[in-house]
Amino acid sequence: MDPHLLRTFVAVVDHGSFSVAASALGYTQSAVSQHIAALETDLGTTLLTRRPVAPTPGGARLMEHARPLLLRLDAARADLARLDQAPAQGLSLACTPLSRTALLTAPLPGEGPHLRVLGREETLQAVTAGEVDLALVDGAAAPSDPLALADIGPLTTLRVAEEPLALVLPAGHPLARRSAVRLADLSEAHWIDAPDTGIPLPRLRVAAGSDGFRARTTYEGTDVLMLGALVAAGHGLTLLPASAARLVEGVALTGLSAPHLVHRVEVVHGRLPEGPARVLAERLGAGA
Amino acid sequence: MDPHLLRTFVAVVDHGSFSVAASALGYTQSAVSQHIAALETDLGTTLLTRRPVAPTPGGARLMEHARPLLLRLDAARADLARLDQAPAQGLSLACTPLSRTALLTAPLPGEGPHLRVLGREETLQAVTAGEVDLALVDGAAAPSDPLALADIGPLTTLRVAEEPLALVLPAGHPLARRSAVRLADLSEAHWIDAPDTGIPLPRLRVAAGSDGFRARTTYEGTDVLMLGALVAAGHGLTLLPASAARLVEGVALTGLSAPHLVHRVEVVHGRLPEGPARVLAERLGAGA
DNA sequence: GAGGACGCATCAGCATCGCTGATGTGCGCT
DNA sequence: AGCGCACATCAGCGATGCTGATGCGTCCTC
Repeated sequence: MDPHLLRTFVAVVDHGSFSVAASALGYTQSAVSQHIAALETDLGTTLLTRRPVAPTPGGARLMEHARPLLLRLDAARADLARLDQAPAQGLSLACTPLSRTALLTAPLPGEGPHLRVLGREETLQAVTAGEVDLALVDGAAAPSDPLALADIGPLTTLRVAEEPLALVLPAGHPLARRSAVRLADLSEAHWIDAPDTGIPLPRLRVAAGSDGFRARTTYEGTDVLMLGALVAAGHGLTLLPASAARLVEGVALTGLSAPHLVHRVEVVHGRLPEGPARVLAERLGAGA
Repeated sequence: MDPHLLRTFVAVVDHGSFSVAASALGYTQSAVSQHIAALETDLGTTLLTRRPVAPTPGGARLMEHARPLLLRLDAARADLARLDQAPAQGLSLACTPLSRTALLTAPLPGEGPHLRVLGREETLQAVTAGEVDLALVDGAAAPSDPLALADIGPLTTLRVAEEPLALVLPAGHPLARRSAVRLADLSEAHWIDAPDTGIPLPRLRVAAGSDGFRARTTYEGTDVLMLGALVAAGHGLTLLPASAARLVEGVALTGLSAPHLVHRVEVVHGRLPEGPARVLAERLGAGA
């Protein structure tokens, strides 16, 4: 399981093609084919169906391991690389769109803090690679349970805030009259897949223990109001933290009765340098 | 950062010698030397001091990444390997010594459950590799915070139980008269390093934000009463969950005032097959 | 239904890599 | 000061992994 082979495998799955993965990686198609063949004989399973190129069940399983593994490798590299460099001045942080509210409650210490809003994966990668001192990440979890974040490095997480989740429906939707809905009953509904703004659909599958929650519409972006507008226009349902959901116009809101899920924000950091970053981390964690 | 190079690096650090690491890995000393040289030029830092062979600061940092990375690689291998095999019948679980109590509260479902008591690392590895369905892991954490477990794979953790931590002192120790002690005041005390039975000392360093907590005595084993006997005999201090500490004879117990730490047990599992394993996981998690 | 085109598999050849065994070198111990 | 141990270096050889060319099966087109 050479990382090069894993990288090629991931590229092939992402691109859905040996040859375009090859050109993306700067290899020849022949090399990519040999990489995949090497992986398959090494692991003793076929990983991909050809024509169309798609992961087999075993390949899908490998994908779950491969990406975090590669992320972690890169993180280790980056961590070592910035050992020699002088520690950056000031405070830099990254956060996912829905963790924004938590940030408002704590004043930012230090001068000229630098803030980036990113998707979940990128946020974690940024803090692991040391590009930012702190990160705020949000997600759905059982009350007082930690978020299940991709494990890509030695990170510390601290609970910052929790609030109820709201199911966002188009105004006039039949379910809007109910005060609470069971998640499992919604597995066959039309969902909007907004992995970086709402709750990722795979997370719902795990929570409901169901195989449904297939996306009808996908939304790539970090704007909550845009996501709300998609719901209002009838493109599908989504889950949002109650405080954010209340800002959306033209939709109805409902609670979730089972399983009991809340929206949770956590602050994530690696080794914290003394200074504003540590101050902010303690302030955010203490407010919880 | 070829995994082979990382593996030899870890072996060299573990053995404190190029040549014995070489024979342990089945390489020649020359190959090991070249591996380390390759890693060092690749990362642009010296990783080891020679004579004596010990990790430099950079090397120590790399060690923090390397071991989880290799564990995760092995876990991915094992996960893929057991995809083809028939799912094992029955229920098998692993637990750390101090998580035993949590197990007593829930009857084991199914027939002929198989139980193993292991250290923390081995327990996690067992569940990641799919050798056992469930694992119970204990540790110290802030109240209602999750344990900071080594991240070696896609695992789900659920809180099972929390109880106070007790500082275990030899009877007649001057601190025994105090009702509570600050952890930071104990950084220079004599501690027993019992990573698999008590709380690992590195964990205390993190909790107290101190560089102390150096081991005077080390204890390798999983017997709590033996650890207690070492304390009673004056070999050093240790922290135990209150319920276990009360069973030790010839010692005095005291609370910890700051930071507020509790002993916590979590159930850890990967993909749960339907059946007794899932039943038990739900039973354990629900009792929390 | 036949022809063509596209895309993955296979093959031969060659450069490079990574191992071994031998030798060099520097530190520490006596 | 000298010896010896342990890591570094070197030459050489086998194995690895890449490229470019070719083969082959599938799907699309007419």
